[in-house]
Amino acid sequence: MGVRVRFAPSPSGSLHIGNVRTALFNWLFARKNNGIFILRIEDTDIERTYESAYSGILEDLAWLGLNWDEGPYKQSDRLDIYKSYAERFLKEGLAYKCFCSPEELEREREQALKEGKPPRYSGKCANLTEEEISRLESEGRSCSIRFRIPEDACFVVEDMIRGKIEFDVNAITGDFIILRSDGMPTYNFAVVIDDHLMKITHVIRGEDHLSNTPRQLLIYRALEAEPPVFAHLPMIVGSDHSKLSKREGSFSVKELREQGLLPEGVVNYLALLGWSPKEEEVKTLEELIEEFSLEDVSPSPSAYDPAKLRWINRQHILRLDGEKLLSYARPFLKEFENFPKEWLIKAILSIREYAETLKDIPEEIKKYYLNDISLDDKYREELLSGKKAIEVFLDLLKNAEDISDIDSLFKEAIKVSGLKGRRFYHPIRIALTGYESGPELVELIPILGKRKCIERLENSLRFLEAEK
RNA sequence: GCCCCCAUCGUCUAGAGGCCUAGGACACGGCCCUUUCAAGGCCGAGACAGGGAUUCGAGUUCCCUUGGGGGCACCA
Repeated sequence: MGVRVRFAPSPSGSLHIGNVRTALFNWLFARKNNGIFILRIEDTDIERTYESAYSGILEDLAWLGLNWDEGPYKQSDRLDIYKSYAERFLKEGLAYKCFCSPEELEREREQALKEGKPPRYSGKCANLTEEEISRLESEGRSCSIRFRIPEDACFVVEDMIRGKIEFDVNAITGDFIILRSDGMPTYNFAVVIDDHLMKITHVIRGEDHLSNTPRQLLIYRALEAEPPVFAHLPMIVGSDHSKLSKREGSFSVKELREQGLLPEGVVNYLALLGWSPKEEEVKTLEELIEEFSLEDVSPSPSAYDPAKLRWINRQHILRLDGEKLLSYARPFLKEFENFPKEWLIKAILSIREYAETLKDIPEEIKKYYLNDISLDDKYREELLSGKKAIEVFLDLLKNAEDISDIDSLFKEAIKVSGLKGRRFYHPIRIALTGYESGPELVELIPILGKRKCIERLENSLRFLEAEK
């Protein structure tokens, strides 16, 4: 049968970088194997579900280019299904009604923890008689449904990334709840029912789910279903190997987007966390699909490195064509709305190598082309030594019909002024931009425009006359 | 407390017993190039957590220690 995988986030906030990596690896695995990528929203915890998070997830995935083939399914639309399975388990004696109150359970749990014992359910309600059950029910006591853990349970998970993992019976907290008293299924139950019904072949998820697996295996057995292949991805941790903290930068897709990261950059960087290509690291989604393999994912946790993310991002900025780059940069170019598209593209291309993120683009454009320049006193000497160059070039520029051929204007100016090389170009650059570095002058001048160039050159001469 | 996972340069990683005096990338330092530069080129510094065992031979296999992480819910 063909590969079927799913990405199953809970809508409790914006997609986190760890979730995105999980989504990406599922997606890559599906695409690589001509499989189906399913999106399922696990919204069975009403208190933690936010409608805005739901649409946010869809937007984030779309932005990243991770398109899904089926879904989005919402677990909240499937409550009848879970309920009917829970009832079936009840009938088959695989589960039982539990009348313990949450408060009661919490007390027992804390007590056990305090005594250094594993906090497992006592099994108080495991063997209630019919009479006891109907008495409790007639009292109006609400109940949850617990899964009965068989004595002979054995837990072996064959993980694609970690190999064989054996679990102790202690890994199980005792009989666990599958249906809450409000009729909502719990995670461990709902995932298995859904994965089973949706014919999921490979469950690719974060390592934090590893210890849930034995419990889920038990449900598969109760269902008499073959479990899928598991692959537990390593966690993403902070740069000091601690938990990813909010302070360390931006961890939601939304924040990354707002910071001017390209979807190509984010996806490329994330693919490199836990997996690595043979040679070139900078890759497009297509290239990633080509080379990706789940078996090669490393089992050890990886640290999030914002510096490398930015470097990768820059590589993608360098690779895009002007048109595309402009469309990506648009949200950051609000102040440039009325500028002609052609000019913007030229300006962007001239400064792109200074931009690690899209956010840098407007900064750089303003820096070279828009802001009033104020010449720093530290350049006085250099400007003075190149005064001749500035004068000559200014003169030529004024008389030039066409400024598209800056090179020959330069050649002429070099001949006339007697200055050359750095001694010629550097003063002109400073006069024109106020900085020692920036885009190539031959590119910069036509973008700046003749009028503005003249203005700035004259301004620099005035600067020299003033004071001294 | 119990269970599980992980362990190569600062970071991401290559490495599936001899190819390793451990390779690459980011970051870092230096040099070169260049009409500027944050670009490019070259060079450099920088790691197999510790201890046993197996083996002719261990970064690579096994065990222990240590360290890090995850889980033990009517959260997912």
